[in-house]
Amino acid sequence: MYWGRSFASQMSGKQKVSTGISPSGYIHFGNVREVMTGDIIHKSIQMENMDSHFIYLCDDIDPLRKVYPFLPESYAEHVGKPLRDIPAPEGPLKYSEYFIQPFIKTMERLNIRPEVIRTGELYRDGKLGDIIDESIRKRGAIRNILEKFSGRELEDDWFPYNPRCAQCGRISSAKVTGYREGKVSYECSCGHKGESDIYKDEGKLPWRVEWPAKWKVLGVTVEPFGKDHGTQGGSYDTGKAISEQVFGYRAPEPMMFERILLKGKGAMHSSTGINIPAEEMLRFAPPEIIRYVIARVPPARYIDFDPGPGFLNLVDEYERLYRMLREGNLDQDKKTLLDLCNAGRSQDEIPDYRHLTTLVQIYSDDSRIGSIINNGEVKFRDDILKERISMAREWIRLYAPEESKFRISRTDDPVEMTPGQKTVICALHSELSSSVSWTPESIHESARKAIEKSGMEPAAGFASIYFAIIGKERGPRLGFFLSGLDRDSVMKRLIFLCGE
RNA sequence: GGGUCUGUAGCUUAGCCAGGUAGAGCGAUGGACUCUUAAUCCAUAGGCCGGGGGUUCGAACCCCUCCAGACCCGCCA
Repeated sequence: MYWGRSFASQMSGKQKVSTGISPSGYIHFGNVREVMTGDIIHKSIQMENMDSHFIYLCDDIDPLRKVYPFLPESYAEHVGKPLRDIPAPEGPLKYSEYFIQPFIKTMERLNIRPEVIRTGELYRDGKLGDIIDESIRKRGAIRNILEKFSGRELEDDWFPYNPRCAQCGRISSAKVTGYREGKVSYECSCGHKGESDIYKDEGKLPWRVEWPAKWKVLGVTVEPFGKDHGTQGGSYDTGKAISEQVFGYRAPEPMMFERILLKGKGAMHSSTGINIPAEEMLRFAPPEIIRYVIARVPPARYIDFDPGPGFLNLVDEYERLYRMLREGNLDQDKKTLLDLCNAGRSQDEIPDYRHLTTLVQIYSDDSRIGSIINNGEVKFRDDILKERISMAREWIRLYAPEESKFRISRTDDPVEMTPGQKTVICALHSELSSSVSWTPESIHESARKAIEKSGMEPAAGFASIYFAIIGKERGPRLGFFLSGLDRDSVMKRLIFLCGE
């Protein structure tokens, strides 16, 4: 059974799937797996005929941990302040919004539409107040769990609430000095003494307590998370114990997922620079392919993503499955997979990606490509065409391997050819001259005849033609390829080489 | 040092939870289509299921152990 369905089929009743992120920097493709895993589970639960609600938590009250490499030195003064309080690297938005808003748009284009909840607002609206109070009152029990499960000793003055200093704005640089009726008094390292109201966004729970607190307050029943949380003594372990033993709430069903590696480079990290930003993915990869990359692999396995040559194969593989789906030839598992990838895909025809990667290298003019590709029986919608052409261009520019790239030779570009090769070119010229139509089929037929007449091996004959047109031994399927070129200029090129 | 997850054909993988002859796609090779690339169809090859041990009539599957990769066992998320 498809992994999502098999996971979902073990559940019963109404479900709430939750996942989220701390918007501390540029969000990359690796982070997409998290929300995508949640989305697959959410949709799988619905396929099993259960109600499911999907939420995405943006932890915008988390403090800035350090001056990341992409930030100017001046951010040193903001370290320790909530991400929602500090300015973005550019523009009018706050730091957290600057990073999360484009990602929400990316999710929408991937047809992932969770309810987005800002954790800062949960605090601000007092939704977490009661459970903060409970955590403070039961801090002994929480402390025991943390020490027992993680094997570490907490400091004597450990307190399950980090006030935000009213003067310097930092979280976690203040020492708690007392608690009374929802007010936490503190003394900050900046010298300020004050009080935080736990029913406002004047502080936050430490992560290991905040996680189970959110489970209970929001009623979470399923949560996917990276394997770093899932280790023994890790935050899921302690969260589960705190949730069940302290808060009396059954911990959500966990789903651990591995990370995405970039082929030949290693794990994606925002800090190491080894990553593809989420928005950039959508500039070259169609949404259904992005979904396919993640959905096809069980979460526990890492994904070795190759944006280069392997990417085209992946697109081909996907389109093959898509055709089979339309013909009703897929088994149940593959059908489920495709349904999950296609969610939101237009019913309109979509042009072949590989085909476009060739056309965009011949023409710089998009409308020309449009008229060529709309020449056949199948017509494509303008906006789809435009988007896919742009994607193919981007792929060629950023990720195409050399063997997929070519440049059309000019009429008089010099080429050294053997007499045999020249014979093929001359024969091709005469075949094409006597042919009426300039279609892939007739061109291919002409090429076949020309090669036959020249007495050359087919493979070598085709190589000669590619050599003449693009200076390489291999190229796109010849008939289709030449048919996309201007007939006159092809003929001129052939005459030039033949007459030389 | 301790723990978790992963390891099945060249590549991507199904099967593992409930043990019973290892399946598929891509790629490769060969062939067909009055014939040749990134097209279609057919066929073939390719696996001591990471290694070893155990339980069992029988293990890819359960148990132990070793190897490899990733992550965790400080803080933070």
